[in-house]
Amino acid sequence: MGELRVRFAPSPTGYLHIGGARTALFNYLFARHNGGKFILRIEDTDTERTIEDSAEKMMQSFRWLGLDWDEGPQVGGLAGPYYQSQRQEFYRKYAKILLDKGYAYKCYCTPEELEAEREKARAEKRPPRYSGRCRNLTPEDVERFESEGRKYAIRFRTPDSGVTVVHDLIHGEVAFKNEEISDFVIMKSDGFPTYNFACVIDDWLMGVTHVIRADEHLSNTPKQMMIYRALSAPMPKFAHVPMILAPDRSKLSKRHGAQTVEEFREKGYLPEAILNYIALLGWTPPDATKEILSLDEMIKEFDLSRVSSTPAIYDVQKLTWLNGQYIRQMEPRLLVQKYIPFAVSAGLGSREELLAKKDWLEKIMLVLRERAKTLEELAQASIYFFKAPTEYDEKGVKKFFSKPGISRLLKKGAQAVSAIEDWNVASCEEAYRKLIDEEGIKGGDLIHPTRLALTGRTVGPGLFEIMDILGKEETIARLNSAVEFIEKHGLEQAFRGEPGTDAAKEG
RNA sequence: GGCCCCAUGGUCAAGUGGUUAAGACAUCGCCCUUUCAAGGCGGUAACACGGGUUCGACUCCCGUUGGGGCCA
Repeated sequence: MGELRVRFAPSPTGYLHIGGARTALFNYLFARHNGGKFILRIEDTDTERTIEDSAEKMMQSFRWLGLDWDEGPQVGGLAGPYYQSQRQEFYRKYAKILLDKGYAYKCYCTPEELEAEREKARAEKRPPRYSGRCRNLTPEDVERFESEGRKYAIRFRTPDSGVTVVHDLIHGEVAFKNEEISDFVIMKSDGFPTYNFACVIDDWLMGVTHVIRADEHLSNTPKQMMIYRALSAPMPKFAHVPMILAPDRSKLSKRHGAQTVEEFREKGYLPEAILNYIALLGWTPPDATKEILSLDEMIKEFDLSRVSSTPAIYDVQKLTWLNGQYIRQMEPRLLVQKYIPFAVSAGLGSREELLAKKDWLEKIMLVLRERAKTLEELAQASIYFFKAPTEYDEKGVKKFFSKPGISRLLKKGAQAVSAIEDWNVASCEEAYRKLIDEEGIKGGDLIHPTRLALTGRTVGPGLFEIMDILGKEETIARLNSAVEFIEKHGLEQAFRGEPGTDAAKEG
């Protein structure tokens, strides 16, 4: 007794959603902060919507995020089973008790009849609710329906008057008039429980003390409270957290692009960045200006009283920025490990080959982590360290490879570095500065064309760091290839006649 | 349609009757600089609207509008 227990109970209908992940995170943080237990339960009662492997995929995402559960699938626990599909006996048992005690009754209405009733209500502009026609069936009625072979659903008999007040930890007191809640189904005619019923039975039997879930369930709560009361089960505390919306303020759905944890993972986002970001969607730490928080810090600071009641729109840009922050802070050793799978996908080698170059990769991480926001970007940005450029940036060629005398200058550059004995950042810079000085040109006049020659790009890390990582032999080879390229395409001549260029003025 | 929730810049968000209405992302400008980033400095930008309550409302109450959810 007294142990605090919370749960996250997803329906296995797809991947773990960013909204679901956040609800799970809040449950997790609440449990860890208070020394309670975090339970994972799979709500796979609706077999039509259940997608195979979905539960496993979700659990994979949880593990990847670093959210471990104390009880649930894969880890077990005394309150199992943790799949609703394996808990049918409980639902039947308690449905029968409610039936026997008169809190519930059998309803023989067919779906067609109910639909007709609803239509009629709609036409008369009345709220489409159940009329209660099976509420007081006589034994004769029952017998007749049974003999007709009708199946029955089980409905909960809701009070006709009074008010049910939800004491919500985030919203405060929310009152619902009982008369507005019609007799709802707890067991469908196919023998399966409805969400509201299964949820209560499970939470009760699993000893859940705090139900922390998304706002969309607030309206369901009075019904659930009625069931708790009928069963004389202890009432848990409720906390309804605001929903996460898509940028157009609508409910998050497939057409809104990346939004599952799995997708973010594939794009090179780090679990710590995702966790950090989603925590900030609806929760503010006591020091509102400190936005970068580790999971441990979040656990330490988490408090439901600082969870907002306003729905939030998630903003990939900020997540991306945060991800960049984490990448920059990460130890090169660790970053190499995270980077390797993405490098493999980018075709830079096998895992084994890359692992063998660990030290060299660490140097690359050091110069690239400043400018990458995702691991995927990091892999893309590193390509030219593995392969000499096969083509050069078009604008760069016009700007840097077409000036008269450029091939001579690059040759001089190759010459200058070939004399270096102790190859490192400083010695490369020294050799280049000396050449720049001798030529009486600006630093950029040599540096930019050289970067283009070495990487094929006009942007990237400092030139001398690139040279250092590439090594002497490769640097010279790439410089020579560029010269060849320039001569082969007659770049210096091609632009000579064009008005506006330096060459044209000279001629 | 009924009921419920929500409403501070483009986005996240602090605020709990008296503030020059924080901070972050994004955006713009400047600095730094071999490019790009990163970093530094600075700028633009908000209390949805209308009534109350109060000496005084972003803050409390009511309504309107807008958005979302549940019911089926």
